[in-house]
Amino acid sequence: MRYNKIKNMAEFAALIGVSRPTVSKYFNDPESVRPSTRDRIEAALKEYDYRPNIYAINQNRRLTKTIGIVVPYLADPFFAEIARMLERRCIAAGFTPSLFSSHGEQALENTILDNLRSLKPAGVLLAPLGRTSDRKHIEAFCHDVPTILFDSNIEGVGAAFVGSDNFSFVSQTVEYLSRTGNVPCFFEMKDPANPNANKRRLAYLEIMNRLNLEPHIIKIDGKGWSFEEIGRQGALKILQEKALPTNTVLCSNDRLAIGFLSACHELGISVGRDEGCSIRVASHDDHPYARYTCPSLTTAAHDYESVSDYALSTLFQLIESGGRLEKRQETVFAARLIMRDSA
Amino acid sequence: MRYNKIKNMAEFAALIGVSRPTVSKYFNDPESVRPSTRDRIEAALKEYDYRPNIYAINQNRRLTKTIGIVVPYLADPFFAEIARMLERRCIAAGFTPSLFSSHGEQALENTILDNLRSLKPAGVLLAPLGRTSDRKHIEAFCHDVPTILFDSNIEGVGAAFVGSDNFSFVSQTVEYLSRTGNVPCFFEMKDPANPNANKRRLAYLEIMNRLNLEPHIIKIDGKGWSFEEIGRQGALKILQEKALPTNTVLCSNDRLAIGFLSACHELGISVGRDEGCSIRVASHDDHPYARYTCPSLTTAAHDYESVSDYALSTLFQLIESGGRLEKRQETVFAARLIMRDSA
DNA sequence: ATCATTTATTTACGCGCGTTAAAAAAATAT
DNA sequence: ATATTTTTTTAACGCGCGTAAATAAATGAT
Repeated sequence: MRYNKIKNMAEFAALIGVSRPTVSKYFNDPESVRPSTRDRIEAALKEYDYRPNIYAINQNRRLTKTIGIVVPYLADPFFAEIARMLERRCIAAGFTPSLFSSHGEQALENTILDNLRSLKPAGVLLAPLGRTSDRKHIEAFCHDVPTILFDSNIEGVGAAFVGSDNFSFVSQTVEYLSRTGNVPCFFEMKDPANPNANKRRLAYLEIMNRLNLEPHIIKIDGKGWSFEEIGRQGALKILQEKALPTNTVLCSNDRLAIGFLSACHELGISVGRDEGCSIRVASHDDHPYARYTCPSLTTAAHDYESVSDYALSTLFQLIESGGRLEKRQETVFAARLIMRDSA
Repeated sequence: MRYNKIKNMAEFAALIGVSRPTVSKYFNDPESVRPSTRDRIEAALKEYDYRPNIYAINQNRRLTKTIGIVVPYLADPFFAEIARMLERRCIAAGFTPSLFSSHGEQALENTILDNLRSLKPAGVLLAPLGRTSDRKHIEAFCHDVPTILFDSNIEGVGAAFVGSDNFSFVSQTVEYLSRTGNVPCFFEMKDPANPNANKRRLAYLEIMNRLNLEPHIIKIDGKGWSFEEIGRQGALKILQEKALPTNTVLCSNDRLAIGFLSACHELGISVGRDEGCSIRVASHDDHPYARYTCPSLTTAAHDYESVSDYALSTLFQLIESGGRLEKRQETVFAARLIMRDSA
C-alpha cells in the first residue's frame, strides 16, 4: 500500500497502463480479461488501495449486487439467527446483504420497503410482520422488486414463499405429548400477529380431531412483540385461577413458553416429565434460548439451514430469470422434534 | 398517484413548472425554498411518486446521510436491543441507519469496515469485537471516517467512546451480595474477547480488596460467542467437582449466568436468596432474557437509553464539527442494580 | 414608485463509471 | 508468413444529480 490516493478508475487504469474500459470489464467479471492483464490489475490492487465508487457503479446499473433482507423483529434471536445465515450465503454468492428490521411496526416496514426500492436491489428476502402488514404496500413493492417471502406467508404476494410446515410442527409435538402422557391444551395469544400462529392453532385442532381427542385452546391477552412477558402474564393468570384443563401445555411458540416457564417457577410449580412434576410444557420453534430454559424446553425445531438455503437459491433463480417465476410456489420444510426436559 | 413514471428530477421539475435546481434545493432542505414553491413541490410529490436517485445523489455528495452501525454479534439480544434504539434515533435525526454484524469474526469486521468506507457514511457507531479486533484496521478506518466506539473500548481509537461503567456494575453487585449474604466468587471465561470482561474482573478484585474480603475467581474454558453453552459447561464442571469456593456466584455477564442457571437446574441445585436455596447467582448486563430465567436473574443493568443517546449525540457533534473532536473523550454510564430472585 | 433584499431560474460544468462502436493490437490457427 | 479470432484501446455518450455564477423575478421596506 502506497500513500497515493487514486480517485477514479481512469487514474488507476493509467497507473497500470491499461485502458479504463478494461479495468471496468475486470471489475464486472475478472474472467473476462486476459490472464496477463488480470494479473497486472490484481497486482496493482494490492499495491494501491483503489475501490470503484459504488454510487457511480450503481447509478449505471439497472440492478445492483445488493440483496435486501427484512425481518419483522430483529431483537428476537430467532430472526437474528436466520438473518445471520442469510447474510453469510449472500456474501458467499458475491452479493452484498443489507439487513433491516421492521421492529414490529407497519409504518417502519413500509418505509423500509420504500427505501429498499430506491436501493435497486437485485432481490429481497422479506419476512413480513404478518397480519399487521400493509398488504397493498407489500404487493406494490413485490411488483417492482424481485422478492421472496419467508417465515410468514402472505397469500399470493411475492414470487415465492419459503418457510416451515406448521402442521409438521404441531403434529409432532401433539403426537409426542399425547403418546407419552396427558393430552395437551394449546396456549396462544388471542390475536396473534403472525400467520403461523393461526396455522398452528388450526393444525392443533385438526390433529386432535384425527386422534379423537378433545381440544382445549387457551387464549391469552396481550399485543406487541414482548411474547415472553405476554406468556408469563397469561400463564400467571391461568395458573392462579387453576384454569388449566390438562396438565400438559403446548405453547404456540417458544417465546410464550419461556414466559410460561418463568410463571411456573414463580408459582413454585415444577415442570417436566419426571415423576414429581406437576405439569409438562412443550412448544415450537427451537428458539436459541430453548436449550437454556429451566427445565430445558421440549420443542419442534425449524430447519433453519434448509429454509435459508432454499430461500436464497430460489431468489437467485428469480434474479437470473429476470425477476419473474412461472408460478408462485410455496415451499415449507418439516420440523424436527427436540425432546428435552420440559415435557 | 398517476401512472406516469418520472425518471429524473428534470422531468419532475418540468411537470411542476419549476427549475431542476430548485427541486434539488428542496430535497436538500425543504425550508430553503419559498413556501409557495414548497407547496407545489409537495403537492406534486403526492400525485406522482418521484424519489431522487440515491446513487446519483451520493455520488455528488462528499458525505451521505447514512450512519453505519456495527455490532459484534447481532444474535445476542443485548446488541439487537441497542441497535434498535440507535436505529430509531438515527431515523428521527433524518439519517439512514445501516446495520451490520461482525458475527464474532475479525475478517468479517474488517470487510464490513471496508465496505462501509466506500459507503461514505456521515458517521459510524462501532461496537468492536474487542480483543479479537484488528486494531490497525480499525484505526485506519477511524482515520478516514468519523467514528464513535461504543460498548467495547479500544484505547485511543475512534473520536470518542461511550459505554457503561464496569466498575459501577461490579461494585453494586459485589456490595449487594456481600451485604445480604456470603461473599461472591467471580465466574468468567478464561480468555474473554470483550474488554469489559477484563475491567469487570479488575473491578471485582479491587472492590474485594477495599472491603477486605478474599477474592475468588473461577475461570472457565471456551471460546467463541456461545456464552450460554460455555457458562453451562463451566458450571457443570465446577458444580460436579464441588469446587465452588462460596455459595454465591457473580457471573461476568448475564449470558454466562443463563448457562450457569441452566446447569444448576440440571443438577437439581436450587438457586435463590430464599431459605431453602443452596446457591445465589448474580450477574451483569440485564440481558433482555434475564427477567425470564428461573429464577429471575439479579443483575446490574446497562443504561441503554443514556448510552445510545449519548453515543448518537456525540456522533452528531462529531459530524457537525467536520469529523474531528478536540480531544478523544470516554464517557461511561453507571449501572443500576436489578434485584430479582436469583440472589 | 424606488431601491434593496431575498428567492428562483438559466446555463453550464463536473462526478465516476457503464457501455458501445470502431479501430488497433495481440494471440492463435493455418 | 498470412489469415483469423480474441482481446484491448480509443473515443464518445449517457446516467441523474450537485453545484456555482450570472441573471431574472418576486418580495419587502421606504
